[in-house]
Amino acid sequence: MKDAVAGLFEQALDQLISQGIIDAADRKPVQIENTRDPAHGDLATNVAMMHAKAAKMAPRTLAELVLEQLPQSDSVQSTEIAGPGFINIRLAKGAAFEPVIRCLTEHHQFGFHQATNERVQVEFVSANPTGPLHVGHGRGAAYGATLVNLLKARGHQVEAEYYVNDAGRQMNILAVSVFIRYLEHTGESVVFPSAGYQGDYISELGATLFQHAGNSLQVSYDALLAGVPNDSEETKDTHIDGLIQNTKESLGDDWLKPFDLALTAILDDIKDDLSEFGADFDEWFSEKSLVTSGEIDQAIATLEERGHLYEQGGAIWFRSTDFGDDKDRVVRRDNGETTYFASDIAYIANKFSRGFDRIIYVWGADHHGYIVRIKAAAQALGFDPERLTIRLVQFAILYKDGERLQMSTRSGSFVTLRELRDDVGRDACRYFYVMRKADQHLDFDLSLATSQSKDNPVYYIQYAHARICRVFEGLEGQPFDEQRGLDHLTSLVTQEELDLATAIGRFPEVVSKAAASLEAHVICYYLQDLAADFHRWYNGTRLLVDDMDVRDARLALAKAVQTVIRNGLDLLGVSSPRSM
RNA sequence: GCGCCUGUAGCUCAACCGGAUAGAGCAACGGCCUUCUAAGCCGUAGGUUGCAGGUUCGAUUCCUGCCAGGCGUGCCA
Repeated sequence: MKDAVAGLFEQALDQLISQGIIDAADRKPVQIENTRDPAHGDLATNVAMMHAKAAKMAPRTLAELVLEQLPQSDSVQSTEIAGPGFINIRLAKGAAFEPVIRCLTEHHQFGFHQATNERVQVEFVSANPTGPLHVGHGRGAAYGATLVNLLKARGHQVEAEYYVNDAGRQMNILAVSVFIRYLEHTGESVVFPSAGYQGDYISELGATLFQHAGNSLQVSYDALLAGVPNDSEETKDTHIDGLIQNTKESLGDDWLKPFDLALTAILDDIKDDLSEFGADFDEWFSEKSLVTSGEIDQAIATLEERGHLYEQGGAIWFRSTDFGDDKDRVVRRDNGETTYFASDIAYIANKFSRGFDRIIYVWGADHHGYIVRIKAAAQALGFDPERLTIRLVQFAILYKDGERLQMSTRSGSFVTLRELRDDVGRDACRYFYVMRKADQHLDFDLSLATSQSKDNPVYYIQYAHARICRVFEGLEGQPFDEQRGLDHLTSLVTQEELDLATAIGRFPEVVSKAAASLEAHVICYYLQDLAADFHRWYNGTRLLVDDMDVRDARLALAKAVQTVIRNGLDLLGVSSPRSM
C-alpha cells in the first residue's frame, strides 16, 4: 500500500520536474510514513518539505502544487496539508481491511517476500568446542537463528554456519586436560594444571577414554613434567604448554585419541544443544580443514603477492594499518606457527570463494577489537569489505529474584545454556535473548521468564494466540465461512478493529525492516503491540454473535491476527500454543 | 593513554535511513469477571531525552566538546 501511494507522489514529482519547478538533480525519493496520530490520517509524506529549498518555495505552497499533480486513485480517500508542510493521506474505507484479505490468502507466507538470488551466509555461535555452551553463547545462538529466519523471510538464500575451532592451543589444552584425568584412572598420581579445563565433563571424558583404552596410553606423569616449569601464577601458561609438548611427543599418533574423543564428544553435545534450542546449521566448518588443505599458507602467500606482509623479529606481519587498523598483526610467529588470525584470514578467503553475496558474522561483543583487522584482511585479499557485515552481541546478565547471578568459566561453575533451557524453557529463552537490541546489554530476568503472568511478554503474546484458537473451537454446529467473513469486512467498524487491520498490514514491512537492519528485537515489540491490540478488542467485543455475517467478519479478523502471531513467533523460534 | 559502544519516566526499554504533542511494560493509585481463557482489559500519575554548543524549516536521532558507565587494547585463542 505504501509503495502504491509513493508511486502516485513520484508521478507528481515527475510533473513538477517537467514543469521546471524542481530541478531533476535535486530530486529525492518519496518517503511515506505511518502516522503516529490518527488525526493525521493513515499515511503522511514530507516530499514538500524535502524539496522546498530546491524549489525556492515555502513547503506548504509546494505541497499545494504537489497535490494538484497527484493522480487520482481508488485507494486514496483524501489528502490534506498540515503542520509545517506534511501531506496527510487518508486511505479509502475499503482499503483499510485489505491486509486481512491478503493475510488470509497468503497464510504462512504472509509477511514473507519474494525470493531473490542474493546468497547470504550467517555465521554464529562458533564457540570453541572445549566445553558445553554457556548462557553467553545462548544469545548469539538465538539472535543468529532469528537473523537467518528473517533473511529467509525477506527472500534471501541463507546458509547458517558454525566455525569449529578444532585447531590451536585451546584444543590442545582441552586434550591434555582430558588425558591427565585419564591418567588418574590408570593409577598415576597427578597434579592437575591450573590452566587446564576444570569442569566435571573433563573428568567424565577422562573416564570414557579409560574405558576405551584401558592402560594402553599410560605414561608416567613425572616424565610428562620433565623440563616443564612449575605451575605458578606467572608460569601456568608455559607449564601447560610444556605438558602438551611432552604429552604429544610421548604419545605420538595416540595423541589424537584424547584429542578426537574430546572434540567429538563436546561438539556432539553442542550440536544437540543447539538443535534442541531451534538453532539449525547448514555447515559446520572445521578450522583444521584450513590447515590440512593448505588454505592458510595460500592466504598468506596471497597477501605476500599483494605486498601486504613484512618480516620483523623473525615473525611475519600483516600491514593492517594500511586499512585503518591501529597496529600491524602477526600472521606467522617466530616459531613458524601461524596465528589464529591467519586462520581467520584463510577463512574469509574461503567464504568469499564460496560465492556469497553477503557474509555476516555474529560475534560476542568482547571481539569488537577484531572488526577492523578482519575487514582489513578482506580488503587486502581484494574483496569488497562492504559485502562483509559484523554484528556484535552483548552479554546477557542473568538475574534471579532480583539477584545478579555470577558466572565464572574458570571454575567450571558457569550456567550452561542447557541448564537455562531446562529452567525457563525454550520459548522464553529464545524470546528474552532477542527482545533487546543485540548490541546492547540485556538483563535476563529468570524469575520473569519463568512466571506465567501477564508481565511475561512471551506468555502475553502466546495467550493471544491461544485465545483465538479457543474461539474457533467454540463454534459448535455453525462452521466459520471465511468467504462470508471476507465479504462482510465492512461490518468491522470500531476503532479497535481498524487498529488491528492496520497492525496486520504493517507486518510485512516490519519483517522487511527487521531483516534489512538485522534487528530482531523489532519483531518482539511488534508482536507485543499486536497482542495488546487484540486483547483490547477481545475484551470489549464478543466475537461469537448470532449474526453470522458479523460473526464471520470478526472471525476473519481474528484469524488474520492468529496467522500473523504465528508467523511472527515462528521467526523468533517460539511456539504458538493452541491452549494454555 | 588510545579505540568502540551506551546515557530517554523510579526500574527495564521503544521511537520506522531527521518529522507533528518522545511511547510501552513493570512498580504506584483507582476501576472491570453469572457472557468466547481475568495468563486479560480500562483509567490516573510520572520527562529540561547526561551537560553545553553547532547544522537544519524541524534534532532523542547528525557533528564537536565535556561528564558518567561498559568493553577492548598480546608473536593469546
